Amino acid sequence: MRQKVKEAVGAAIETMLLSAGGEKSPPPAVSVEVPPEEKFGDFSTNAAMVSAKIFKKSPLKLAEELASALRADPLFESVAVAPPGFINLVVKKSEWTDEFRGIPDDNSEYGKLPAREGEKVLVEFVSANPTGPLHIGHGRGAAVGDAIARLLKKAGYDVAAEYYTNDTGLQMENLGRSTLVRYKQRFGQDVPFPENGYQGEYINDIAKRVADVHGDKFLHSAEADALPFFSSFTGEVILDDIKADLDRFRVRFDVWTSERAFHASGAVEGALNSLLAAGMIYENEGALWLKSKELADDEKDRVVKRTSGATTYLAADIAYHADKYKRGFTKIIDVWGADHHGYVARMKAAVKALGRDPDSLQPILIQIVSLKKDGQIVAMSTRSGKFTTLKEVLDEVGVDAARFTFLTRSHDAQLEFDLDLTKRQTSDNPVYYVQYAHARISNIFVQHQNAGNTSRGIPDWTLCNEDEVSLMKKCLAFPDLVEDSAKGLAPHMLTHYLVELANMFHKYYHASRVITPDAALTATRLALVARVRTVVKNGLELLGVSAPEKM
RNA sequence: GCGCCCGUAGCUCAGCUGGAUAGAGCACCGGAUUUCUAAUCCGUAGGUCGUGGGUUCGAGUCCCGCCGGGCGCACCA
Repeated sequence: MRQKVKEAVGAAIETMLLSAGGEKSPPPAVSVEVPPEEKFGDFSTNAAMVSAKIFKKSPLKLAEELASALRADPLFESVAVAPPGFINLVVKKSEWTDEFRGIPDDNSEYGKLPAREGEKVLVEFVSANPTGPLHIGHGRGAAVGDAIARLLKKAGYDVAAEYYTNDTGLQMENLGRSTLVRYKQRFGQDVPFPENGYQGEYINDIAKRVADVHGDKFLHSAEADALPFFSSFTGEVILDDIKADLDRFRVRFDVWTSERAFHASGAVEGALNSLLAAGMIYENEGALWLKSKELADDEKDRVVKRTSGATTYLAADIAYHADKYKRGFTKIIDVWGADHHGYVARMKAAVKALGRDPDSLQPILIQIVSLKKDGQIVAMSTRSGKFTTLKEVLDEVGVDAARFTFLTRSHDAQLEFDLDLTKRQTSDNPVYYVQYAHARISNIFVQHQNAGNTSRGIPDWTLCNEDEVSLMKKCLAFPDLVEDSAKGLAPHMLTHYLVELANMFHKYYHASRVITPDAALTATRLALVARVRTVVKNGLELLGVSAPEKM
């Protein structure tokens, strides 16, 4: 509906431009939005205010002229002008009910926007190093990344979700050494634990598995011989756990990429060489540097190959992003932890060096999650083994509550996750509020069937009262929410919308009975709530939250 | 010291790319169910949008200074 109104307003402006004698400036950025209060109408537009300069008229006068043009449009019931120049539009009730009828009773496709030709989006997220279990911060990134991928798909983009594994390098060595030492300690050897080793209990478990399968086979071999096995074995075990956690969290990836593979295939060397040839990388003091300062106004140039000859993490990431573009993606979204924000400039520089538009790379920084437990903030660090794992959180509060909570906040606001509250809150948590709306509607149909009805009857939309039309309007905004939250990469907008919709429904449920003695009225209301349920269900689906029939 | 994010009700947070009288949940207090699930609904109360300037028809939103909190500033990842 918003789209229809937009077109009507756009057409009115265009007509005025023509009659005013000309294609002057391009049409300004006119916005059509749902006003803050119902008394201002269904939609309002700032058209007159933003184009007052072009027409060289006062906003109020221009608004009057546009309004009289819009009054001729059969779409509108009424058109009003309010100072300082808003045009408030009320759409005919029959237009609303006609469009509302078009929402399927029960169809997961509703809200899907037309496919966008030539747009291929890659969303890379989580991408946690396989050095330890996922913690709550990863959980937030997972929920947000997954919801963004779902939203973009719904908004018509061709989307792939991807996880990049840093399965090589110093940290992996460090990880392998940690397991190796634990392994030796199991056999009674007095070996000191590495200073920067991973101290988590899970390392012990993995050491035990090695001992169970291989006995003391590695006890006397040199560290250099044993380490590769311990590194890759530990990494694999942990990655399997990560995959299991993500699966339980309803996060799916289309592709798993491996840093090691980029090294093995020569892609890293290849990328460096071509950038060297292009003059984007230079040598200094025995190392290779990316001109990130010049390319993206980074604080300084960044090393991609050390004097030791070893490449840096950035080098692999350059090769990785070159690969992303080669695979035909036109938009690349990287979901990172906020502690990586210093990485944005150099990555943009890398993209530019590769000859791509830096704006096509869009890093999303997920702010810190602080966990509150027993009224206290819990500090977290993977290496020290002190953290609350995603698994623990899911065990306590459940997948639905965890996902919903993560998706209630904007990704760039810090989030305090109060474990006790979220757990205890089972009756008041917004997630249950929304789910309850779905369950309530479902139960209405159970009741209707229990009464011996086999058909829902034929709705008569002229019977709808004001509350019902309001509910319809809210439902019909769903595609707009898909569009807006996809465009803004902001799933929390959808979350808040669902709470509002659930609120409207609960109010309606309390005020009006759906099943009544009047057959036509019942049929109409059944048709209404069936569509409300479709929207709630589809909305929750985009957040990755279940829509139960019963609660 | 430099850079990024944040500062909105007692608490946790929305406020959609500048729009009309700043919202929701929790907590507190008071009410509502003979009828489709009370995990619900209705009502009261709660604010100098950290602070001081600036930009314009109009600022919680944009710009600058300051205060406070978080995160970064590697030939680590």
